[in-house]
Amino acid sequence: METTYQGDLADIVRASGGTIGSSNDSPEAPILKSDWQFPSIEIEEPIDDFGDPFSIMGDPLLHDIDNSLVPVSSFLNTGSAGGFRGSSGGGDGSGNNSILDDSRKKPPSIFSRMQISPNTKFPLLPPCDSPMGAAPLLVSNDHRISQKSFEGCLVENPDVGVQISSPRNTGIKRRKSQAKNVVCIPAPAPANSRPSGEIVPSDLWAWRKYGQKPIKGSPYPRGYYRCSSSKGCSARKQVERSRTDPNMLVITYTSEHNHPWPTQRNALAGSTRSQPSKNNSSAPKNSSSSDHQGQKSTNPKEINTENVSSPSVKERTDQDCNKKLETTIDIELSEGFRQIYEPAFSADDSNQAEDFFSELGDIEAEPLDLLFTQGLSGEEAEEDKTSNPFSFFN
DNA sequence: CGCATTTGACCTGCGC
DNA sequence: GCGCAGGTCAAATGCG
Repeated sequence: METTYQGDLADIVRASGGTIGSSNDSPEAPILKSDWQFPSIEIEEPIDDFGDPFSIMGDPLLHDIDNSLVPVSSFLNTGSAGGFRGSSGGGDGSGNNSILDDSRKKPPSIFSRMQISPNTKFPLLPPCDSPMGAAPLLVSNDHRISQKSFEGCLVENPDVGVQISSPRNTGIKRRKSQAKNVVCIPAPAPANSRPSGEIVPSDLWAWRKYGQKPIKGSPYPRGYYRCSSSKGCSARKQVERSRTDPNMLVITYTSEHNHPWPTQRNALAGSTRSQPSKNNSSAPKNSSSSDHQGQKSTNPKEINTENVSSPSVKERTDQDCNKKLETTIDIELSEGFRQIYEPAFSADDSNQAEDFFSELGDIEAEPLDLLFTQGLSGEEAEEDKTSNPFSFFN
């Protein structure tokens, strides 16, 4: 009855990239350090540096920032550790059909519409030099973020400790008060799925799943992943489907990578492991777990809000909030994903980066290509790819 | 053989 | 202090 999307989650984890936690703390890999932070929609109490992350770059929400995008180089040279910071906040606020509809209207890559919510837990966010901080994401073009929209997201995802709706929640305490970056992205299109229906986007970080738990109130389990690119790397991410919109994935990043961005594809060894296996189709050893987590279904029809658990009060609140999402959170993450996939290369390493992305182009199924060129016409995409490995971010 | 996922058990933070 | 739920561990198992 219930459906789980373990494969999806596992795969999406690779797709979404641990990038967020960001990498490059390694002394040898200086890179992608940025003071840039995600725009704060936080209204309750601006928190120091997190209060107005965009202050250093003006207000992208109020301008056409085509011309105000912070050059990557600026990311590469500025301060804080952690390349991809702060995008957190609750994410799965997309349960709203309007968003889905809108996303259908607007083609670009599925990631182009990734929803990044400001972390309303900014108070809990560490300082700039701590694991999570500024998100190298840029809001671009004509996309606007309405405060209401963000509230919707935020309220909707209590699991990530984002709650600003109630005066009582003056900063929900999360376990260890650990800072988290939460991103909400659309689940990759079926085109990127395996025959089984699993989504197979790739990520440049290697993630190893170390746990999965059913989450109360959500029909979907949450997968726990840690970076396996380097032993001792504390970067972790949690991936779960939005309880209100199964088409959206909520990815929560914690900690950061303590090693350089993997520059060789073989550095990703293991990350490509998620090939269809008997495991995917075999019944769980334990029926009890399946009771909690349900079984994976490849039928998209089952990935439906109808399957969302019965509406608890909380969920109803979520849904109500979703209804407020009349204004689409329309964030273009073109630059954000540039950051995601281009964090470890300093300007001087551009060649390296280019090689790296060239290799990406070879990856079977071209998941990234598919992801990032979806919005381009065939020729455009092709041309872009050949001329500039990063061009598809534009 | 090495690395992955799965999954039950255990740990621990948090709310009451 | 207790119970719940989230988060992690680690053994079992599978795959290449």
